[in-house]
Amino acid sequence: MKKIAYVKSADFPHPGTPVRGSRSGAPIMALFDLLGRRWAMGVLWTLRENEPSTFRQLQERCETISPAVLNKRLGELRAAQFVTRGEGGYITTALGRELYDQLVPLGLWSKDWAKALDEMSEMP
Amino acid sequence: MKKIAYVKSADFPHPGTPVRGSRSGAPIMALFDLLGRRWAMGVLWTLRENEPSTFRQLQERCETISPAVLNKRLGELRAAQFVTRGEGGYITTALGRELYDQLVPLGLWSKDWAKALDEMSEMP
DNA sequence: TTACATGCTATTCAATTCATAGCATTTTAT
DNA sequence: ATAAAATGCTATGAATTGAATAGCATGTAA
Repeated sequence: MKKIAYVKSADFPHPGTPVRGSRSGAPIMALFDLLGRRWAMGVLWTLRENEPSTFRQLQERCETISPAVLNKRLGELRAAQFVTRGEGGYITTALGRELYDQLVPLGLWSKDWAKALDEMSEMP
Repeated sequence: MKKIAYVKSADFPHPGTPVRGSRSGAPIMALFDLLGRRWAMGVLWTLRENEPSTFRQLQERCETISPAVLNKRLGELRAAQFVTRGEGGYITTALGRELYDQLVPLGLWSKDWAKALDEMSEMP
């Protein structure tokens, strides 16, 4: 019997089951678990800004990521339905783009944060 | 000579210096580095919803976090100016509340994500 | 002065990530 | 057809990070 491609993998943090950092499986905690892994947000961000990307292109664009970790993150992001494969390499799914859209304001705000830290460090 | 309290620590990812996952030090990458550590977002989230919290209260509310990690995350969040100490324990700063506010939509959206995954898993 | 709460640190062990090499398969060039 | 290059990884070992648990130093209250 063949595996069906769209079943949820038990191997990535997903809502409804206990995840690292929460026994409740609350969606936000599952999301925090998934995104709170090194490079998870960075990969999604980088991919969305360079779609499609092959594995090696992503690797280069992420500068320092190791192929083992990239492969693992891609697997998790695919299991979570944020990333899939398409023509010319990896691409984001509709869900992945929604998530990215949630991160964009964070990207803008991070500049304010940088400014605030900077001003603070200049204090006499 | 005494250390001044508000100087940036070199020991946490901050904009303008290379961080894990990016040599550029782009603010968003520094933020991703900081938040992409186990429990970082969870601690901020939990604290914001239970202000103020003592160390032990936070520990309980986070359910599974170990004191060493909580202490480390608190140190980073404080260095990043997201958390500070106040009457009755740890509290968020104005910056920390801004960041939390950026995460709130993510929390709402995570429910849609959960629903989408769920529907997908019910497919024939 | 004993008891308890608080904010950690110490220690040991497990899991994760880094850095690098390299392999199997497909595509491209000659 | 063959060789070279690109692609998508896997393997390995070292370094870093996190989990689990114990316990200590300080402060407060009884």
